[in-house]
Amino acid sequence: MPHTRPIRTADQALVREINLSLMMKHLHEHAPVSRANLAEIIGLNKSTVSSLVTELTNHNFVSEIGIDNTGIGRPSRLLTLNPTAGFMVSAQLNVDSISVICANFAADVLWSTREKFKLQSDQQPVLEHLTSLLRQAIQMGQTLQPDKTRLFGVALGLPGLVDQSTGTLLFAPNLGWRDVSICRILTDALGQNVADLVFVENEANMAALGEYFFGAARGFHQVLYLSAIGEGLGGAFVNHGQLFRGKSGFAGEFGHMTMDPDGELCRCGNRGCWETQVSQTAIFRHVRQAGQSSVLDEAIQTDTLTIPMVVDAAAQGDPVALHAWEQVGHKLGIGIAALVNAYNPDLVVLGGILSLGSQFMLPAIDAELHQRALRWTADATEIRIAKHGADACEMGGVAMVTQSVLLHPERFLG
Amino acid sequence: MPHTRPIRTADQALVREINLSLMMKHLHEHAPVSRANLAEIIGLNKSTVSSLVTELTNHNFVSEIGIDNTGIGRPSRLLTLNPTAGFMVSAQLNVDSISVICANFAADVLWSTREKFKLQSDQQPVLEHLTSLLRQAIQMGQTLQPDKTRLFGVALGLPGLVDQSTGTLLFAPNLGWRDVSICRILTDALGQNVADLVFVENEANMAALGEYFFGAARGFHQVLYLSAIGEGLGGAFVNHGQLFRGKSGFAGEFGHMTMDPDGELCRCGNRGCWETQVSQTAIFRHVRQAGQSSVLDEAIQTDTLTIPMVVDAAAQGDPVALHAWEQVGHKLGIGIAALVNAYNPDLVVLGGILSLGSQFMLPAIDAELHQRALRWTADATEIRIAKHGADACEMGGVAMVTQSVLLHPERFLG
DNA sequence: CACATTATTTTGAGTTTTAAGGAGAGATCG
DNA sequence: CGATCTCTCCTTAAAACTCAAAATAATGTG
Repeated sequence: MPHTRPIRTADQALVREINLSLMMKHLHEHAPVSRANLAEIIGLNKSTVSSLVTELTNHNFVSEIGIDNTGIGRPSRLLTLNPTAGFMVSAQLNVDSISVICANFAADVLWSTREKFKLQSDQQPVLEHLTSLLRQAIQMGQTLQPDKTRLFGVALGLPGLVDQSTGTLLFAPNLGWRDVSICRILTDALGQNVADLVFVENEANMAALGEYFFGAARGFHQVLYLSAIGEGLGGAFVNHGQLFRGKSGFAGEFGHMTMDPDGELCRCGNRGCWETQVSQTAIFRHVRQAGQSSVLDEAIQTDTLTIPMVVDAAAQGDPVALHAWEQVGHKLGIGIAALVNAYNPDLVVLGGILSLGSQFMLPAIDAELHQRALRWTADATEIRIAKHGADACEMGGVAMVTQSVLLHPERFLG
Repeated sequence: MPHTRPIRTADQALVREINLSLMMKHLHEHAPVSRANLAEIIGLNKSTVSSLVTELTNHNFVSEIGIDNTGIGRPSRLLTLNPTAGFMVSAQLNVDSISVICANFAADVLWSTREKFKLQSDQQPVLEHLTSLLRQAIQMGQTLQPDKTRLFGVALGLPGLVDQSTGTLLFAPNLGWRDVSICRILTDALGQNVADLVFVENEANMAALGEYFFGAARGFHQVLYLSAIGEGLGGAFVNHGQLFRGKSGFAGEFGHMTMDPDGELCRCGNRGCWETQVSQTAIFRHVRQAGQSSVLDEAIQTDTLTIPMVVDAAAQGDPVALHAWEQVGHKLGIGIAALVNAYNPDLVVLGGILSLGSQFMLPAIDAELHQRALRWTADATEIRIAKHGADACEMGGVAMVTQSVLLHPERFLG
């Protein structure tokens, strides 16, 4: 009865894999660095480091970029991860656009595109457009980098619930899509050889990992990420560099916490969900209901209000805009306090719309956090603004693929 | 510059440790089982299994308990973890009592005691009483088990915030204690040789691990645990057998989520905290405010109301009691929905008072959960009643120590 | 130009898993 | 009742890996 065996037993191959991964992680973090230095930092024997470096160099993962002959003794040869070791493709599917980037192993963007489309009732053309762009991006990666390069992965961020066990997009309210076997569709379109390289993830999860890897959350280990996009509110938690996914990958759906049983009606049918209080819609509602003259009056009349306009108005001292941000800041702070008590993070990152108005919300957020969260959890928590804006999701995809290579370089040594 | 090296590099010793741990885990789970069977289940070579079994047997961890000669071929010799391989001491410090148990490696309770004390302003006598009982329990373990036994660990559950990085009880509201260096106190009292064997943890965390290991949550992998004790509400999350602790160990403090900005005043100074809605106090409040005749009237008058009385009354169909439980069930369900969206668990375990009245609350909980949580997360979530009652915390301590031995048997092979 | 110093490579030893073969112990069958 | 079968467990040799120490390389210093 030969059945799949999920248990990984330990043997010499595992030892090698772990140490290779340690080397990659430290090269990623400390490059440029010498072999001797690596040995000291990691704690491996110098001969072991030499052996591992040889293997990584042979496979083009690592290259010598110079010689450090400051000081006495034999000069050390400085090593770094080779940016052209491979490349990755990362995409985001939005309500009205597809953006795709191609990045090298140093996370430099080699190529990017953003194409608008009209949301049709039919998914087929959108998916074909997406896969066509992905193919194009892979092509670009292979063209722009030298011969020995390889595809490290393809990441896709989606505005909905992604079931990680089946690779299915279960529900994307803004797209109106349900039960799309997105992983299978991608591997069918891109070839079975990329099957193990496909990462499909909720966009908030992607963005959170991006902030951890390349952004505001570098060096933090329990990161709560919050991002308001349009009507919705997304979230994620990154624990020691690992996305916290829960049973199926749906964790981090904070938008429908009931904050007020008598609150506004939410599109989910309940009252007082958090996202009715802290989304773009909530900002606009506060501005409209101000009943006070404001520089935004004309935009309100013509229904052309945008978040950047409310940010600018607040920056100019417009009381209506300032009040709107402050109100949302309070509601945001109340929810953050609950989540901080629940997760005990060392960092809360505000992304999306929340990062735009953050300067006007932070005092209120901070006040509510310290009033409502336990003193010790609140004191252990820093609040920062996301570094990535509109490209947060794509950068998160790059982070996810990069992380997979750093964790499992052996998969690319064949 | 020799400094501590937090990175664990991989070598043959690690291989051995991992495989030893695999053996222990599977012996714990599948015993009694033969060597050949273990080899098949785990995926290790038969000779490797034999070698590991020899080592474990030599150190008294494993013993042969019989021969299975059903079927053809050479009969297999059945192995099991030796219950007398070692013992552990687990304690809970309560508001008015200390309970201490001593258990063997099979989690059988060898000895237990529960002593009441009057809470004094001075901690000193309480701590001395505690350490004295712990010493006594260790003594009992050594007396009751044969020569080759050893102390596997000492666990202590506390009703407050425990900072895991320093081993300090930062704040225990019901005890009125602050900043007690409990880990240092225990090792000072019990000897430096137990320093690595001491586990101090919040009581909800302990209890959650107990349910995962020995109780209602066996076999689940993302377990949300909720427990109401007195005025308070405690919680914890167990992810793949690992307690989710957050930055300092404070994660799981769900009691002060703001559920209603106009709600009851909480002892924390804010309004509408979840624990004002779902604790023992909330039940009593609903009973008192019923304004309807009830079998509980006399107890209400004499101020002798207890939770078991409200449970009994509900079981007899008393409408006031039933209504109280239902109201609390609804509030509980609203909060659980928020947490289920946040954590995407596969199981929610209700402990403490919540387990007592659960049968009267479950319909309401279920209704709110399915109304407010995302369909897919709600569908992925089961709700169960805790198996352990008053001894949940102690059993959790046993679980924590047992888990440490299963994960790191090599620490006891010296 | 010899020597000190530091970096890297080479060599051999020590572990550990694995694969293959053999011994042990009872059931089955002629 | 003995031969054979079948499965368990142990023994032995091979392969893989890290580690320690020695050898080699490359530079600065006196």
